[in-house]
Amino acid sequence: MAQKPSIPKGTRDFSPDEVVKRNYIMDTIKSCFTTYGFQPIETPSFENSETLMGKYGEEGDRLIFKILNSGDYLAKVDDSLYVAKDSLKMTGQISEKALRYDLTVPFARYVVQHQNEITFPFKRYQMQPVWRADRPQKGRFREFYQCDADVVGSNSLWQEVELVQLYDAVFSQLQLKGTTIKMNNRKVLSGIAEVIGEADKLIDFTVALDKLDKIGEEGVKKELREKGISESAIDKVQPLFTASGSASEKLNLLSTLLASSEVGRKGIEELSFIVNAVASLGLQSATLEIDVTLARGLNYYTGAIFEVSAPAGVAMGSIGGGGRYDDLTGIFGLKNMSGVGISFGLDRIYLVLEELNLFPETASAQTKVLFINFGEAEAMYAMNAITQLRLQGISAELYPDAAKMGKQMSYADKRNIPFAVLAGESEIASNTYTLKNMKTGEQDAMDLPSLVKKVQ
RNA sequence: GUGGUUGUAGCUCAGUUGGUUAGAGCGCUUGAUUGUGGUUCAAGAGGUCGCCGGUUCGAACCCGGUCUUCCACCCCA
Repeated sequence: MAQKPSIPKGTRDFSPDEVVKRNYIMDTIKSCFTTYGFQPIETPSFENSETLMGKYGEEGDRLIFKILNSGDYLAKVDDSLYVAKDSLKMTGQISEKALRYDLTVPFARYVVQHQNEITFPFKRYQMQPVWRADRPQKGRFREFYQCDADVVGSNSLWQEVELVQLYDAVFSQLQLKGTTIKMNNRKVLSGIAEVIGEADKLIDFTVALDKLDKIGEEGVKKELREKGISESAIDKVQPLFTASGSASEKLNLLSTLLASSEVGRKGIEELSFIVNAVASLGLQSATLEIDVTLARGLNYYTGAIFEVSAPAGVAMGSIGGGGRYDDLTGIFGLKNMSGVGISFGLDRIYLVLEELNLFPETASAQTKVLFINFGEAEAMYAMNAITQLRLQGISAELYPDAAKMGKQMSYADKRNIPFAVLAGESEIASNTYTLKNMKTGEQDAMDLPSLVKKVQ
């Protein structure tokens, strides 16, 4: 065999079966988005580098795929940079465009650019691929889809409430029971950092705290010490390591801890509002949980932070995340525009549904009736019926060649086509069709109207 | 970006201390069955052992590099 072609690391081909299943997830999400009043937009696969660079932290910049300039891209490079082999500085001179890293920053760019055409509050959804120059592992790809719903231009906490409901609606409709929507608030985290006197180390503090379930209490403390956070500060956050119980118990704990912090109290107030509203509205299948260690997410979150984890027992990172960012469009020059949004990780949801065997049968159904080809005259007779079936919205096809019958039958079998129709000389003579049920093996001759009725 | 791991037929995988012609199951093709698939039986096709280089009389096997897979870290959906 000749050398096999291949695709880049971390990318995938999707075969018919997979595309059908992916469409099922996307259709479900899309219909929920629409039900909640979100409108679709799309943005380009690649943006100007300055739109993306610096928005995701230093780590993010490294993970952005840069697009090499066209033409003689080395001509513009400073000789000094070239000689020094300074890749970091040279990148800006040989690359002016980059592949989209997420959907939120392009959305912010979109809002600023189209601010005069948009009616606020603007609720948009967007389902498009994003790219990250990451090292792949399970559930982690270099090209993957995000499905985002964001509201921009409203400070109302009802948006957060609705987004929790939206998560619940999507996962319930996908029959994915037992998901946990973890919620925290950036203001609470700021409050904690403030109370322990480490306000300037907020990021280091939250990143370490976030790892609690992974590296344990001692691991977190160790990392805090390494980041230069004082022993007395660590003592003060001790209650957080063992926080458990109901949402109201956690809120009480936080109230005590953060009594002296104004921003902290504000965060608790927001969490309470959302928890109470969701509690009285009820959720179908998801659980809303306050997780004070939840700190993930990008640095621009300012209020609520969400993360959805798959049902217990499924080894998978988060399948969704989101939060409130008070000033995302500020970086593009539009001030005082608050946004809040959530994201669904399509590819990970797929893996979870696959693992739990939750794809419905219909997600793989396709052609319903295959007409066996016996020759030219018979094919014409079959095509008459096929045309009628298709007009009725029934997917039907003719085997294109007058191949051996066994081959045609096994084609129907392999493609899981539920009905085969045999129409040869004798059927033509009596103006009938022999319909065979591939599952039971039963077959009967009938006229066209009966056939249509039978396969509907 | 750091450390580790994986690669043999279309697929899932065997392959002994380095030794002559690299195997199995499933799948595929053909026939038993010229108007009947899924079961059965028989026969057959299919491999540059990821790629490049090195050690050796001799390499799927040992060594180096590279790509890929998966995993941990970092970070994240």
